[in-house]
Formats: sequence, C-alpha cells, structure tokens
Amino acid sequence: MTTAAARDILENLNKEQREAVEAVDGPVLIIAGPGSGKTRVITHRIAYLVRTLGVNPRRILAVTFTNRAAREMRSRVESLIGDRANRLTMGTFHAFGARILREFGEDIHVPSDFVIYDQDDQTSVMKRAIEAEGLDPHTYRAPAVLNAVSGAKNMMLTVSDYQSQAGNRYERIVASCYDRYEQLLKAAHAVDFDDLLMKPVLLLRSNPEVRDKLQNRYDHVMVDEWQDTNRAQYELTSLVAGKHHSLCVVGDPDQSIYAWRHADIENILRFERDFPETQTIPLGRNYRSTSTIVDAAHALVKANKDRKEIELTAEKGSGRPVTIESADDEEYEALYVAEEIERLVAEEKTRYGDCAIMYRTNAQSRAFEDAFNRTGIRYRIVGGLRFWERREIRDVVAYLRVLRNPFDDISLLRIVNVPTRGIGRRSLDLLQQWAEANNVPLYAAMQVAAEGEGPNVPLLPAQSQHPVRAFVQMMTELLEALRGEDVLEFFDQVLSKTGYREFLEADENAEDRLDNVEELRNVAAQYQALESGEAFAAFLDQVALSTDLDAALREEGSERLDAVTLITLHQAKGLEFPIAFIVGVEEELLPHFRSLESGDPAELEEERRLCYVGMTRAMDRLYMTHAMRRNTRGVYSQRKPSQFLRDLPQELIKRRVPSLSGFSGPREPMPEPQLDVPKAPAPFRPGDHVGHARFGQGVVVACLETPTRDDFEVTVAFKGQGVKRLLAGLAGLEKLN
DNA sequence: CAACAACAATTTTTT
DNA sequence: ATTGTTGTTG
Repeated sequence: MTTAAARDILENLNKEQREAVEAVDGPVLIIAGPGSGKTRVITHRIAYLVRTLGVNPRRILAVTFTNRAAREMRSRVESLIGDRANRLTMGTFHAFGARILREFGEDIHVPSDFVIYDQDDQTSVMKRAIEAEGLDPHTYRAPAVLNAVSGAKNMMLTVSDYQSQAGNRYERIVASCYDRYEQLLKAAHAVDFDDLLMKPVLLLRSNPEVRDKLQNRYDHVMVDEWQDTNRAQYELTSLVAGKHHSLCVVGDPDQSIYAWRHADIENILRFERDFPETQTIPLGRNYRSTSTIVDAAHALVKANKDRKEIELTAEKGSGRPVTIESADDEEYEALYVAEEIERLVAEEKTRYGDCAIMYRTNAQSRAFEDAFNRTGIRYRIVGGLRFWERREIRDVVAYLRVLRNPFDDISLLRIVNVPTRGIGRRSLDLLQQWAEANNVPLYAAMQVAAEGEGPNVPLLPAQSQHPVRAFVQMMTELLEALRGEDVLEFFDQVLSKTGYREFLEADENAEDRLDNVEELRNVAAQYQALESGEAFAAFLDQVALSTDLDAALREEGSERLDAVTLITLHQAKGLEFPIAFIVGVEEELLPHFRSLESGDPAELEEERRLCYVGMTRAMDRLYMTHAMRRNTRGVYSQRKPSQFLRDLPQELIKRRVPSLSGFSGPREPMPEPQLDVPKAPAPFRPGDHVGHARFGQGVVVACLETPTRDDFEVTVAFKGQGVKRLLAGLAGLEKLN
C-alpha cells in the first residue's frame, strides 16, 4: 500500500469501488467478481470510516471465514490507519461466536470452562452417541450422521425442532443421535464448531439485554465471503448488526463452492429481501487476469442455469490463449506440467513461485510431487496434513484439555493409554459403565477406582486398579503444577510427567514429531504474560480455532520460498497466481464423481463454479490438463475430458499436440482428445422400478458407467433393504413396469 | 493387555 | 496405495 493511498483513501479506487467505500449508511450488498479488488474495498471502507468519518475503530466489526483472510485484512487496514487497526474487532465467525459465549455463555447454560471440539472430536462424540443409541455403526456412520446434525445446527434447528420435523425413519434416527450427541457434549462441557454459531444466535434471540449490549457495541458490521455463509451465520450477522446499523456484506454467487458445508447461497437473495433498502453494488472490473482468462471463465460459469448474470470486464489485455493439454496418464500429465514450468522459467521471466498446480482432490498431488522431485523443481503443498491434525499435537492438546476440564471424556479417552500404561479397553469399559451409571465424568470414575472401590462393588479387578491409580496420581500432580506455574514450565512438565516426550523420542519420526510439539510450545509461549489458568483457556481456544496456524507460523519464520504451489481448488479460493495449471480436468474428477452420482444439477453447477474459481486464480497464463487414463487406488481407468472444457469458446483455447512434448521418448501416438465421447446407453434410468432375486423390489437411484466402461453400476433403493450398489452385468436386475 | 493381521473405505474441509 | 479400524492371537 502506497503512502499516497494512505493519504487519501478514495484515491486509486475506480468509480464502483469508491461507491462501495462511501456507502456507509444503510445495508450494502457488494457483488464482487473475481479480481475486482474486493479486499481493497473492504479495507478502504474501514479506513474511510475511521479516518474520514472519525468512527471509533472499536465500533467496527469485520468478519471473515478464515484466519488467513482476517490476518491479511488487519495488516492491510493497518497500513492505512496505523495502530488504530488493533482496536477493530476482526476475526472469523467462529472466533466471534466463541467470544460471545465466553462472555455471556452462562446465560444459556454454557459452562465458563467449555472446550471447543473440532471435527475429529465431534466424530468421536457422534460415534459414542450412535453406540449409545444401540445402532449399528456400519449402517449409521458417524461422519454421515454428524453431517446431518451439523446441517441442522447450521439451519438453527435444535434437537426438538429437528425431532418434530423429522419426516422419515432415517431422520428420526438422526434425531435420536442428535439428542444423545448434545447430551454427551454437555456432559463434557464442550461445544462443537457449529455451536459457536448456533448458541450465540439462540442467546441473542432469547436475551434482549445481551442483544442490546452487543448491538450497541458495534455501529458498523462487515462480512466477507457472504456467498459461503449458512443460516446461523446470517442470523448472527443480522442480530448483531440490528436493523439500524450499517451492515455491509461482500460476496460473489459464482464463487459459492461450499454448499456441501451447508453454506446457503440463498443468503444473497435473502439479504436483499430482509433489508429492502439495501444498496447493491456490483464490482465487475477484473484487474487480475487477461481478458482471455476472464472471458473463458465467464463462458464456463455462464453455462450454469441457476445464476444471475453479472457483467465482467477485463482491464488487462488479451494475453495468451488458455492451453489445454491431453496426457496419456497422470504421470505424463505431471511431467508435462513440470516441463512446461521449466520452460517458462528458462524462456520467460517466470519464477517457480509464480506457478500453482490446482486439483480437485488431494490424492492428485502425488504424481506432481514425484515429477517435481525427479526434475528438482521446488514445491510446497498447501493443506495436506495440517498442523493441528497431527497426532502428537492432538495428543498434547488432549492432555492440556483434560487438565483444564476434567469433564472432557473424549480427550481423556484419547490420552489415557498414550503412551501405553496398562489401561486397556476392558478397564475402560468398566469405568465408562460405572461413570454412566453414576452420571459422572470418566475421570471421576477413575478417581474412585484409584481410591479403592465404588459404593458397593469393586470397580475394577485388583490387577487393573494399579495403572489407574498411577494415572490419577500423575494427573493430580500435574494439576498441582498448574497452580501458579509458568505456562511453559507447566507445558514441559506435562510432556515429561506423562511420559509423552519419551514416547515420542522412541518413535521412528521422533525428530519431526518433537519439532511439531516444540512449535506448539512456541504458541503457548505467546500466553506467558497471562495468569496460568487464563493463559490455558486462551491458548486452548486459539488451538481449536486456528486450523491454519501452522501456515502462519511457517510463513512468519522463513521468507516465502520460490517454489511451485500445489493446492486444492477449494483452498485456492481468494489467491492468485501469474501462472496456473488446473489439472485432472476430467469427467468424474472435475466434475467430481460424487456430484454426478447424485444426479442433482445443483451439485454439478457447484463443480462448475469450482472450476470457475480455479480459472480466475490465473493472472497471465492458464493451463488446463487432463489424462486419458489414470491410476486410481492401484488400478488404471479410462478417463474422459471434462464436460466443462466444452463450455470454453474455441477461439480462446489452444490444444497442445502432446507428441511435441519431447521429454518422454518414443511412445505410442496419443489419440486426439475427444470432448464428446458418445455415451453407451444406460440399461436403467433413475426412477425405474426393478426387481432383484435377493433384495426384492426397488427403485433405481442412479445408473453410472463403471470406470472401465464395460458395465454399469446401478444404485438401487430397495424396499426395506436400504440402498445397494450393484453391477448391472452381474446383479441380474429385472426391469418392472 | 498389546501386537499384529485382516478389513474396509477413500471429495472438497474456511472453523 | 494408503490409512485407519476392527478382530485375532500371543
């Protein structure tokens, strides 16, 4: 940011951007196309409020989806208004929700020592809920049920709401799991990610005092990535903003790619409906990409039926055509990309750091890692196994959580026998039974067992009692240490007394894993100034809420490497790269198999938007590649180019002739890319009634060609038998009328 | 109780 | 191919 921009905030903005910055009175909806300076508008709007209109930064709330976005926004605002930026309330929806719960949670019976459960913890809780309901965990898989429950929470449906609207058997079962799941969370003094949104809304709905307090706290509310908000987030926003406050949301319906996470694209329309005086400002000038890229991407997304047209104009020149490359298989696809990057680096003034490889699924990174390792191209993978998901981190965090909150059974179960200390499943079963019967947390049961026996019966066989006693003894000592100890000293004591450090040292990846723990310790160090109890609460909240903290830490330490970025299309949203390769642009990959399987056109449209998001990341050059066959899970399958390629105007694309790539030596001539492979007629269609020798009668849900294209996989919902997947050639399905 | 083997499952994942 | 979960054996 230049000093000139800091001097006059409205300078260097185009007409529509300036309009958006100056619209500070009523509700404002900014529809921001890709590369249209969205972040610039938000940051300048904040600066305009503070510097030009004299608004106290404390009275501004800015909400984002990611910590990364929040960080970036804060630093950019800082360059415009200086230290005053520190006084802004700026963060993710979930962090904001957590903050409300920490402040006012007791009003809705959220205990002040609550811990935040992430997806992994949630799955564990749901698993227990399903077992507790006596359901078969194979038929009712925890992630699926959890997804339904999460969806309910995102739509602000409480257990009783969900129970009363449950229409079929499955939903009634989900309802019972939801109920049990909530009980387990409550007993653990835990809230899940969705609760961080839902509970504050319930609080603000029911408690006018708290509502007034919050509404009076902020005069200006801004929300980024509005197209990805769910119902709970919508309501949280409108409750906090109140009717009379200045509320500004920014989004782009064409970049909505999180419907599968219960984002509700309707929120854009709903906003204009709920706030009729809304001023809608489109930002349609793209400063990022060449006109070729903008036009090609626009042509693609235009193929979506459920869409409102927005004018997009490119400010840059036309540049090069979009290059489409067919490769024999994923290995050649990767080699092609590697070779092309080397060529760009050698012949054009490209740096490795300018290039990004974007793919639909993480598994696709493999071939590129191999190719880059072989050619010596530096690369970095975004995502993959994230810091907080590493086992050693989760383990240490679990110890800390239990020490802070002894009700946290899930964390206790995680670490009670890590390292192994002779507390096995049998013992734990007995302890859990007793805990359940007496309605106390598991840790309490262990304490009782360590003492000797329960009220009437011995809790554990004498032999099993000893390790439990040792464990409780150890935890008691640590709790002693927690009092008044320095955060870091305590951290170190946890590692040594629990034997976890030794346990890691014995591991084959000891060095890496110890490094990771050391990084966690560095995070804890940031809280040294606080009193230890406080410090741990704040520390554990940060741990739960910053899933990308490792990225922050790493970037801080080492200057950004000149390396090619490997990233999923989803994660690439909001980024930009001079050179972008979208790889694996194939049917059943992009669009993904699962979106085709469902037969839901909305899912296909989301895949198309995902492709659109990917294309619009490219600034100067865009490549889209696909393979004719691909090794997936050990077997090769024939692949077809993505139907999306057909949506691109011929005059904007250039197909490379693959045999010119040279590096591969002699090989078979490659078939021309076929964009219109005729489909073999499907033997069944969704809706057909069929009969099966074993499963009886059913209705066809879907009928898809197998990857080898020699048969069809038919998904059939059988009466009373559930949904089965069968091969048409083998199952002997009979079509009924 | 713990180590090992057989077994399924495997899109994306801002928090 | 890989990984985590479940069941069997020592």
